[in-house]
Amino acid sequence: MPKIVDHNERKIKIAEATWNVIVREGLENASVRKIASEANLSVGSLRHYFPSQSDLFLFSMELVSERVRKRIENKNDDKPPLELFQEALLEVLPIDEDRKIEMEVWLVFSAKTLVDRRLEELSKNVFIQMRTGIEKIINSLDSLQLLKEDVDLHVEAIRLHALIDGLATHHILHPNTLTNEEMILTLRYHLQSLCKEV
Amino acid sequence: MPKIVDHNERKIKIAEATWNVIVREGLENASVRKIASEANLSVGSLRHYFPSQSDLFLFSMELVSERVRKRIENKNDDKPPLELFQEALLEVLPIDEDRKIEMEVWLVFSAKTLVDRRLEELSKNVFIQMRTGIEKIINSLDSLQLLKEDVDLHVEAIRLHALIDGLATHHILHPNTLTNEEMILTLRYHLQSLCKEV
DNA sequence: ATAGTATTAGTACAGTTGTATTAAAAAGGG
DNA sequence: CCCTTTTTAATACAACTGTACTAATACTAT
Repeated sequence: MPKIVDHNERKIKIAEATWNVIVREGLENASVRKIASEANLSVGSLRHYFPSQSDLFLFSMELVSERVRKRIENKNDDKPPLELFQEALLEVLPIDEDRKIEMEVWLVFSAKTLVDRRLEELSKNVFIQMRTGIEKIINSLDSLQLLKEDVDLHVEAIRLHALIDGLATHHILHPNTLTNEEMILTLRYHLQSLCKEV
Repeated sequence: MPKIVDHNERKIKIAEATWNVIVREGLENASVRKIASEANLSVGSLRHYFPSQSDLFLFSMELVSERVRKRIENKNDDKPPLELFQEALLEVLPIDEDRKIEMEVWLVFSAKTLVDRRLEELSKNVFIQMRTGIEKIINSLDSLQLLKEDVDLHVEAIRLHALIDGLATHHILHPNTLTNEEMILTLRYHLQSLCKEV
């Protein structure tokens, strides 16, 4: 009967336009009008897919976490575990332009998290998922007896988690001072330092 | 002749009002009117001290770095070096309510850094100062022959720097999931892991 | 006291904001 | 073709934004 548009596909397109505006002009200038214009839509049309700006922002932030999650899931090769873990963790770092954009958007929304309950909820869930994943990696390394003897598994998970986000944030905010190479090198160095000598 | 007001003192008062508004309602709602009201001033009066909102934000962000810097400078006791370094680094973490507020404000402004040249400049300078300080600590530990043999001084500085900011950010964003105690414990654990066994 | 200036306050303005409302356009099924 | 419903577009509105301007106020030094 009527014109049919794939809602989810369209919403993703709008969310990507939101990313663009945020990266170019910042969250405080990401008005509904600018986003609609960036997506080549009218404001009324955009609001047909996102009833409110809050919905749009929530979906746009959520899209970042989905992209990252899918990327990690596609990494299930049959490589040696240490190498596989290393690659999975590297997926979370902003190692190329696409990932830098996503991380930058995530960073900006994370700040808003402090005064936005809906974004806070999402942020918390993703944080716990990430922590759980890192704990699994640490525990797996331990089960494989690859870790040094005197490590504290719980603290090591916290440390690795903080290190990854710290490196990512530093590279996003100061790409010239903390280069891509240093970021990757430091993560590898850290993982090596956890493991027994070869 | 005229009424005299200590400009710098007044500006600090206004900046602290800015912090309050940012923590309570977020940077996007930190309008000149709200900040003036929070500081019990009229908008016209506020603008007598800060000609533009940009000036106000820059000063307010700068005030955070000054507070942290002064705190570290006051730490020059005559304790054993490892302990002294540990305490200096703990000063950067949001270990109490005042420091949490400052770090939260810093975090929010850091995100704005990505689209604001003046804030970016400040952020870059503070980042480099922090990195330099951490390098000095690592190098001192090495000179005192406290470090393990196989450490890479450059990478260790990057790693410690990222770990500290990562821990701080995680505690600010997820205080219930990364507790104050875990944050401090993890930093101590890390420093121990760099040093020779006793 | 009074003159003069730093400081405050009030008002105004043009622009932007999110959202609501309403109607036109488009397209698939009969 | 035409009906039905999705999708688009346009307009309107009240609230808020940063900033400019003007005048009143408060206080100090002579």
